[in-house]
Amino acid sequence: PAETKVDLDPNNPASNWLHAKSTRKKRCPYTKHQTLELEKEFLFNMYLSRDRRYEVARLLNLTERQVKIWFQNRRMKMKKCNKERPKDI
Amino acid sequence: VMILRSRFLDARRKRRNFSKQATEILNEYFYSHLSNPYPSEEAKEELAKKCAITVSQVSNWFGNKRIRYKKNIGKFQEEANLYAAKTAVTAAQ
DNA sequence: TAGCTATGATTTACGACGCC
DNA sequence: AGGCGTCGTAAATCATAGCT
Repeated sequence: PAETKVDLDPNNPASNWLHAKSTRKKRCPYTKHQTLELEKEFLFNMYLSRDRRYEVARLLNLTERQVKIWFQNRRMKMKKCNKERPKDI
Repeated sequence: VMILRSRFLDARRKRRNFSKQATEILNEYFYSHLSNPYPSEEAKEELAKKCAITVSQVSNWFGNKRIRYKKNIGKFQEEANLYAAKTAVTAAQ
């Protein structure tokens, strides 16, 4: 959990629980092309080298940070899928 | 194999709303922990078992509930009162 | 049954913390 | 210190179930 500013709920005392920082970038869905290329790269290798990350970011017009985080999220997704489907088909 | 695969994938794709009892259980937990509605991993497992859903589904439910509650507290006021009253009665036994 | 909205799931983006 | 790892989550968005 993160810790942030005071809530702007004037009338409800019940929710003191926190929020994203105001500096957080708004979520911006990637295009079909971007997602497809990222998936292809992930299929090739689940972990990206520094050089490869730079290339992928350049090719897809994403930042290196976005690519890094996409791979982190993708690995978590894979882990979740594997856990919920122990029996392989 | 392909048939099993597609059947399995279809089953995942076809979302079903949770049962009334499951929603009841989740809401009871949520409103009785309104000051900190973040169940531990153990609590999630217990809720999952009681609701006959997965732990991931419990996590999804709380994630959605927290954000939707926060976004419009007024809309949930009636529901909040309902569960507050219910747990008060339970506690009074 | 056509819309509409509620609801469950998935997708970006971080904060917290860990290990080199 | 600094960078990349996981884990849990916020918030937006997607998909569609299920009312009216």
